[in-house]
Amino acid sequence: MKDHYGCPVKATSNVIAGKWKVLIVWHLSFGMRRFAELRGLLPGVSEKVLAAQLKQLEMDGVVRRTSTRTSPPRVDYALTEPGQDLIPVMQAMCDWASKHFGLTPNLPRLEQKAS
Amino acid sequence: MKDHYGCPVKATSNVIAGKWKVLIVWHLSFGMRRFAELRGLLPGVSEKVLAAQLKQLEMDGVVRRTSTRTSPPRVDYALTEPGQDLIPVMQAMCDWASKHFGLTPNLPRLEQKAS
DNA sequence: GGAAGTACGCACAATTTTGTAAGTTTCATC
DNA sequence: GATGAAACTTACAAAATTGTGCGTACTTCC
Repeated sequence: MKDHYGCPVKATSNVIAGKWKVLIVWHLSFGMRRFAELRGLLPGVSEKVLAAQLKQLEMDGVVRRTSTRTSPPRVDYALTEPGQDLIPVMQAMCDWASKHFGLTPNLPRLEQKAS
Repeated sequence: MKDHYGCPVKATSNVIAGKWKVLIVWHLSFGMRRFAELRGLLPGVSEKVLAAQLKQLEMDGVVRRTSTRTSPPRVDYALTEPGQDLIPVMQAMCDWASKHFGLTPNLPRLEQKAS
């Protein structure tokens, strides 16, 4: 794990620090997604960076990777238990932004749970 | 503001993304601090980076800078209203880290409010 | 047999962030 | 008049992050 200076807040923020990580976790909070689906949901990610961020999230125990060795290979990403526990954190961040910036999600609501 | 891709969670995470920002906000949640005090509380920050992060937090409306033109000049930093509203967000992050990593703050608790 | 799709990996470039070491300004004291 | 403290700036360097363009393995479809 990286430097958190003994601060749990910093430790958590390290896990979701990264240009695409909160967006990935956000999208996965609605259910499992394939690699190509995530790429489609995130306008502008390169495949390399997406793969890297997913691997880091997996290392940090937030997402689970499941690969199926079929005709065209298929890999699914889903939130783990700890990953789902990040939803309240994101909810708090969401509330703050909507109060302070008036930003309302144009993506599906956070209220729903992953299937 | 930076790219938040229309996602309020990302918008909030942008505000506190930065090597020292959550630590700064954390420390300020206990009351106003002078520049030199913050530098002392954050082991390893350079003055340049500390000044830069404080300026960005000020731009984002999270901290307020008050300078007093006295013999040696004195500058105080404190959380604004939006800054105080970040405390529940940090609390959620704190809870997540303590559940997932078993990390308990060695810094003063979050429960207290800024004076 | 060739094209195509999926989920990457790799070398390298560009960008962003952070760090280091020195000024600078404004008084106030010695 | 030199010295010193506080809170920065500025020029430059190093490090970390992100992006670009290709290569690859496997298998099905044409």
